[in-house]
Amino acid sequence: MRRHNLALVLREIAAHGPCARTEVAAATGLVHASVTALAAELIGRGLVAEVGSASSGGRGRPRRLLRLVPGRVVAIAVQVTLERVEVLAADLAGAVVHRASVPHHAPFGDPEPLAAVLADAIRRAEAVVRTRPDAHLARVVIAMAGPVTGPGRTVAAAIDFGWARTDLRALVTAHLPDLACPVDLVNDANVAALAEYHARAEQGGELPYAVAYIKADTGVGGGLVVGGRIHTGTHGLAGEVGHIPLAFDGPACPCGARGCLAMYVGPEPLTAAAGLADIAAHEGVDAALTELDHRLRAGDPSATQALTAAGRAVGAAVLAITGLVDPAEVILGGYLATWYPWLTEGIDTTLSGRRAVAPHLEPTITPGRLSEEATLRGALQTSREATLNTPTQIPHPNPQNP
Amino acid sequence: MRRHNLALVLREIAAHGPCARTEVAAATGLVHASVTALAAELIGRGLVAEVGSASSGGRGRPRRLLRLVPGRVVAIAVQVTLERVEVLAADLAGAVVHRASVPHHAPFGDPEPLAAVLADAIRRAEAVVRTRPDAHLARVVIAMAGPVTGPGRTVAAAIDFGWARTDLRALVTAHLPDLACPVDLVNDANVAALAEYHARAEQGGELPYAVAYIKADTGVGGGLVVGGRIHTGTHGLAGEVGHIPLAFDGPACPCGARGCLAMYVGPEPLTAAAGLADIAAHEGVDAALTELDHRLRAGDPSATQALTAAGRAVGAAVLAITGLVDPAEVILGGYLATWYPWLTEGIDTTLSGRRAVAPHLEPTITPGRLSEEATLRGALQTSREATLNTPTQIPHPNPQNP
DNA sequence: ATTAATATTGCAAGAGTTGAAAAAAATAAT
DNA sequence: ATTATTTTTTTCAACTCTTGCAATATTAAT
Repeated sequence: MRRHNLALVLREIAAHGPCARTEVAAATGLVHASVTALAAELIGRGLVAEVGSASSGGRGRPRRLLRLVPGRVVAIAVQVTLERVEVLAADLAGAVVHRASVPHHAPFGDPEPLAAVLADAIRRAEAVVRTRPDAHLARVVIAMAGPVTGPGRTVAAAIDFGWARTDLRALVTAHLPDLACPVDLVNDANVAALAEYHARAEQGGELPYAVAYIKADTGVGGGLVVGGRIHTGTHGLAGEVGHIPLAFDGPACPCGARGCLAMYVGPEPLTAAAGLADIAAHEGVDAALTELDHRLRAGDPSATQALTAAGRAVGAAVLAITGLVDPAEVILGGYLATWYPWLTEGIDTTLSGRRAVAPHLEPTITPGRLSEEATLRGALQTSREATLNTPTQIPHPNPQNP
Repeated sequence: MRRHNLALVLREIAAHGPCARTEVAAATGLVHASVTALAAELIGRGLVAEVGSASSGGRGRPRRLLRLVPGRVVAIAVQVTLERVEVLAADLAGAVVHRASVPHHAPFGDPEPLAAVLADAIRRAEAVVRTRPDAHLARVVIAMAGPVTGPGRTVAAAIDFGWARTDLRALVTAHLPDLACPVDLVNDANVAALAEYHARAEQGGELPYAVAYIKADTGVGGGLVVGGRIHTGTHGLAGEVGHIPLAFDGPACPCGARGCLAMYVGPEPLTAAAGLADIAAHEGVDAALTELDHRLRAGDPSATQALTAAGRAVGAAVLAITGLVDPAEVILGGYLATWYPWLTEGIDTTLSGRRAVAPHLEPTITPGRLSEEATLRGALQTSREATLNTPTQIPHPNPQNP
């Protein structure tokens, strides 16, 4: 149908920067005439604009380049951590419209105060977006630690916040009766995986069919991207690699099982293994992680040994991921990316046996490129994909000429 | 396009038995007129036929039911095991056209003799199909143990046969220059997973978004079905659950890693744990498995304890699968299905902790329903899906009226 | 200035879907 | 027995969207 082809052209323009109609036609398989008609509609909707001409080297009429109109479609991403609410509003090209970081002191077990903080942060971001002429707020995406389940994926079960089955979207939208756009709830590590996946695209080269992502910061999480889409699983648990068992007779984990990955690479076990349990107990686990960073860079043996042991656990997790999902790449995030040089020895130890038997079947393991931004960028990416696939949902900019 | 809607109507007729045009229109969202036109084309191609009328209770014109023409489109499935080649040819409704079981004595390391046996078996099945008037052979699907990789997924790496990177499809088709249909190579456990997935559909109820399958017989394998499709992974390794590590300091596995699931539930470790290592060494592992079955049914303590221990390993594998893939259901196959009653205690032991913390997030664990037939049926299912999605590739039955 | 090359647009034709109306086939009511 | 009613199927014209060709626009080279 027309909507399908409209989305096809829009995605092509969004993906391959400013490009001419001829290039779009070649890439999409559509005929020139169709691209002209579809591009005209996209221009009419204010999504796409011509941006000067550029000769293609030889003689002939120069191609008139099409690109997304900056600031036309904006999404708001909100990341909830234990201490702060991070907000990033950006357009489809990723240009930042608004950025904020709001500290919060949400009580354990009661989601309502945090919902109020979130609603307030969203309202401020929306106000900034509204000051821009012709800007259309397409979506609000809230990224949280913990599985997102339930019908419509609106329910968060966040152990760190003491919630069980909380319909966070309903709580937040109750504060925002005038908000016209959809509000999505997503898992933070899942969308971070998506962001890292797309960060590959900007480095050129083919996008792999499947990638896995493992991150550790305040907790251990991850995500699976298969065919460009997040695999959420039946209950939103997919990619929760923190609780895959590496030693089924290992130490008991709060999740109820034994020997989970989180018991080997999580912040508490890791700092304890490096001999920093005292600091963690008295000054908090963040302070212990900072100290661990110092000691690693100073070459402290117990610190590097702790990271090598963690690397062995990561290697075992990679083996489990390989057997089940078989991704082309496993991307490490959080402090697993920061401390990647100290992890490689342990990872290689675990994987060496398998690599010797089947060297070409193992995924490449790389540290992530996006660090702190991964989650917010990934949340924006989910909105971006929804928008590019449904361009007809963007209203015409000038109401007198629909 | 037309092809898309044609496939839509055909899939609907195939899925929901004999049904009237009105029902197809309601189920697909198409208009009555379109269904009439599309059904006419399918009837013209000989894929669909009217099968009498049936009053719908009240007054009014009775609906004329449409159904697939039996025997019109046939696929050949071939399963390769260490001792035999099993062949099953059936139409789109699953009606068996031909069945054969050919013993072989393929030498270790040389795929060519087995390729000759396969080609011969395929040629015989094709001859049977050709005797049927109007029957069209759509596809040959060869199911093998071991990962299927390479461009076009034609390369088998079967440890049991001593092959590494063998383009089995090329070897087989070289013997069959006159074969007009495509030949696919698939992993046996992957397609068995697909078959078990579709066996759920016939029992009524919604098909789940994701299911995982674990089977053990001569080896330990599995498959993942996500959104109705087999997830093969980047190298065809996905679902190779036999080599996910359950204890990263456990016993060394031939795959190069340590503590793999296969080291706990594979036939050799399992019979050894039951005290049957002598029988396995002298009479073969199959004899040991038969003896284990007798002892289980007789209530032998060391046998039941071995199964309980294997159940604990299966439970750990389920935890890994839950964290990574989060299926709605984990289906057990091979002797894991046969001996399911003896496994439950061990499975429940491993999962009890997690179930106590998050009871609604765990997959249901069930024994498979298809036993021996799963792989052949699943191979046919892959062909069936390809055919239903591309009905225009079936030629018209009467050449004088195209 | 003319020619060649390349990019975009306009237009008629064609394929396909849609919605309404008509036809077909059975049952219920008169 | 005939008529009305209901349900399913088919026919038909209108409409949408893509396609392929021809025309136009724009620049470099001759």
